[in-house]
Amino acid sequence: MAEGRRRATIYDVAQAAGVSKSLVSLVLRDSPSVSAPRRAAVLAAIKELDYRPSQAATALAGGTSQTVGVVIDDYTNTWFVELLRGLQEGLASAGLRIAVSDRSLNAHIESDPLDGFLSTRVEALVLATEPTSAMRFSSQIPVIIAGNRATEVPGADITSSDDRLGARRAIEHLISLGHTQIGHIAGGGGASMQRIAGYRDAMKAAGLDERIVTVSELTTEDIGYQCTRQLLKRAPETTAILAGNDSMAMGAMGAAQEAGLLVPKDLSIIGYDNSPLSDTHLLQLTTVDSRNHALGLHAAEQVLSRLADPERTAQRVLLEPLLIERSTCAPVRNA
Amino acid sequence: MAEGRRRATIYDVAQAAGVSKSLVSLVLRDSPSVSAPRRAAVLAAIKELDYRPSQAATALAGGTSQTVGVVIDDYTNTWFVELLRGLQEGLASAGLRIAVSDRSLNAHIESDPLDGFLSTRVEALVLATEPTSAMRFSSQIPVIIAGNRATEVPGADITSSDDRLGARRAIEHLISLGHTQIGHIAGGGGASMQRIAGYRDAMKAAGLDERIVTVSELTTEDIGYQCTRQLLKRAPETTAILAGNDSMAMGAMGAAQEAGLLVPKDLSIIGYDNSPLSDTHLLQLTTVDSRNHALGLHAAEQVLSRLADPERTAQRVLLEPLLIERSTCAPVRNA
DNA sequence: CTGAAAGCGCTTACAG
DNA sequence: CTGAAAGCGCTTACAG
Repeated sequence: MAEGRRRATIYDVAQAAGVSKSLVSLVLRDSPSVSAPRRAAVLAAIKELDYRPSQAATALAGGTSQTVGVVIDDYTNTWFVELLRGLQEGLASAGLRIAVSDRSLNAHIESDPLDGFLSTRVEALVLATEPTSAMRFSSQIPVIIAGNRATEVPGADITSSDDRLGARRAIEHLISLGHTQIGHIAGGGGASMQRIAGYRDAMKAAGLDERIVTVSELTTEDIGYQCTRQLLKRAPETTAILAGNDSMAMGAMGAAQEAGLLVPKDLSIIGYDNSPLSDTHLLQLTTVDSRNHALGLHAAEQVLSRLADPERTAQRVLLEPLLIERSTCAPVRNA
Repeated sequence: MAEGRRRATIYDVAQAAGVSKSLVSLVLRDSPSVSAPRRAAVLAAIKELDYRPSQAATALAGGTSQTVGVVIDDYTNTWFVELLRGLQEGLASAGLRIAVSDRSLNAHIESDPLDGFLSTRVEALVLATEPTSAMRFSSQIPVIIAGNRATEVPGADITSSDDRLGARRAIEHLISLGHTQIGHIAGGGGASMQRIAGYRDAMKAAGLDERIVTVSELTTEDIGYQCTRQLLKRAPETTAILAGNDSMAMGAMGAAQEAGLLVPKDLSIIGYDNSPLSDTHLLQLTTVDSRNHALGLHAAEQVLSRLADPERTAQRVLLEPLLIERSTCAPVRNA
């Protein structure tokens, strides 16, 4: 690793191109008031010197970081991937980039997961996780909540999918297949609460008995497995299950397999999220698509409009979820 | 969103605490030459003003970003999660933070995925993905390759698991169970090449016929499914499969299910990575643990030692992988 | 377009 | 410990 010469600065570029430092800055910022030949000379010098503007200097001098901070729960649950993609697509045109921070990874080092972002002076904050008491929100920076959350953040915009409606539709689908013994396995958090409510709406409307099992705030595969074991023990007559998300649905399939139940012949299962997992050949899981890519695009719009008008009142966008039928639901046996 | 007063600076803190600006800086940098009462006064002022040092100013003035850039392939394949955790643990003591960039997400916006990091002036680069020709490595910044890669980066340190040995052990395990008709489904990239080599080593040593199927550079569930279909069509006598990674193994299980083969009774399957997926109740996949957390710790050590001595020669760390026996392997039927 | 100037919010010596 | 000073690498007016 040769100890290189110091990195090129804007001065070096100006000198190499035979122009003023100001002109280089204009080229960098894509100003139209630069003649073609000079612009070419500057670009050539940039390339030759392998010059890259210092982000620190740009941010400090320009007074703007041009980045939006996104907080997610945990890299392991990949529902956020499409959200990020949508966000990034929606923000790119405005020259904004994304920085993502994962709560579980940073749990050890800093109490407030927002500290890093606030030091970076991010332009806005997108929360794709449950807000916690450890998060101290600055009133000076726009906050957009992505997804349904149990905790409110004053003044924040909200973009979420209608989880309540999605769960209701899932149950209505099961009912239309003749199921009456329908259980729901759930975790914690805002989305779970909405999905539970939707389950209740549909069961009540059909005059069916509810059976909801929760053993943890978590919504992992293992928790789904545990909930399902408990449900099948308590109500062996169950013929269909709505899981709080796709990971839990996978756990439910594991429990069914262990109990010798065939899916969907003996037990119908519906997941939630339309995650990459649900679309595997092994699972072919019927699920509810919460349209996370669209959710990301809407969140991006909210960031931009809020930046353009910091005074505007808080918005709320609610997307309609879609039932994705695959192979884990079947008509009830002796309906 | 009340238009706040401007953010507090070090001047405001100094004034509020009744000390000099330099003293505040000393407190921020945890200097021992600050008396307890003054330190307390400064900390109180920081808290009261909700002051957070500007990262841009700190980086620019200090000449160091204190961050290490990590490039991963794709958020969807979660093998990198434990790598990140190890890296972060190993780097935290030195006050270094991590910034991660995902290639697939950034593929659209910039040609060189390293551009952002170089603008940030990261202290070092950790590559948890295959290096591409689009990446222009600066000789001024340490590069650590995590995992086996097909492309070399001159002067870079390498920390990887011994994929060749891991694959060999997996095959030896199958052979010890009496299998002789053993296929391998593989993707592309450095790790895949090593795993293929290990498969060959073991098959050759046992005098068995090789059957390797590759249909894509990718190593997704769907590709694993396709490879397996092809393998079973070409060699229906196959009783065991080593998959290039856990996702592909899941695809293999999907293909087996579709073909009416029971795992492990009719078909034994071994994955690779010991990913969260492999440890689900539904899969209980026998796999090879490449010890990604330890890999992250070693990569962190390499970053630190390289930073301490930029002139030291390139290192190579090779970790020994572990076979994790779960439930997808069984003795061959009529051995 | 140029050129000189001020400033962004810090760090880093350095004389007292 | 303080206080004044220079500097990090840019952006932003502004007079020419």
